[in-house]
Amino acid sequence: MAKVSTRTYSRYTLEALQLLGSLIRAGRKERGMTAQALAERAGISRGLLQRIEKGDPGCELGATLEAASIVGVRLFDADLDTLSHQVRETRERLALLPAAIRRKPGSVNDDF
Amino acid sequence: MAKVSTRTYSRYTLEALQLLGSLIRAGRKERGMTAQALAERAGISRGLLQRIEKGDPGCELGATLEAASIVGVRLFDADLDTLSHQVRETRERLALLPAAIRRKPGSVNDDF
DNA sequence: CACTATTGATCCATCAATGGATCATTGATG
DNA sequence: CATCAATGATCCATTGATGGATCAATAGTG
Repeated sequence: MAKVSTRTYSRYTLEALQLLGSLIRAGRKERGMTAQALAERAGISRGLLQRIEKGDPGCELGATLEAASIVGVRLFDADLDTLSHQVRETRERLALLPAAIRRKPGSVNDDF
Repeated sequence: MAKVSTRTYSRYTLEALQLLGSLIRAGRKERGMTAQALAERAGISRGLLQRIEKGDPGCELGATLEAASIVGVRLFDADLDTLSHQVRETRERLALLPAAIRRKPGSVNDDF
């Protein structure tokens, strides 16, 4: 039987994937674009676009965001300028944080 | 010389990638998590996490979202319930759209 | 109602991403 | 200031994703 996918995803991740895919599909149709047309503009194959719109977790991040942006789906509800601004802000926030995280000696390995 | 990456990405996509990666890194550090620790919890390798935090477009969508959700970075500024709700709404919106898009006979192939 | 574009679903060869290891460097802490 | 964990950067084998083709079913359109 089909091997269970090697990786597991949280419910949140799966829902986000679903939403992103559905939004892309909706955006595409609202713009009267054919799957083939969007795939070409995004520089990917129609098959890959199918999987993206279906919410397949295994697709490339870049390809997915590219398709999304073409049909007007924004990751952070932000336009390009806002995005750039937030990138800068986050960088500044990062500069204030320690470059290396030191595990507290007392705290046992808290995995799982 | 290094072959130019096979795929091209819009400026918007690249910025979004940068922001997502930076947010993950910031979230991780603010929570005092080691790169190794986050990688393990996300079920990925440290190397992959490095590329994700760097904004590499070639990473898996699922792996990236998983890491993001662990450190509290939300794709659509929405919690799980809101996400599910939006999935349903988008599905309903999709139901109202034509199942197949018909290219208008007059409009020549408007690619490129 | 017929015609044909669009979509959905596979299959496979190829290419690229991932995991895991290693090494050098940085930086947090005592 | 010394120590050692954490990070950054490679390298390579393996695994898995992508592209491209094909076929069937669906659904616009005249």
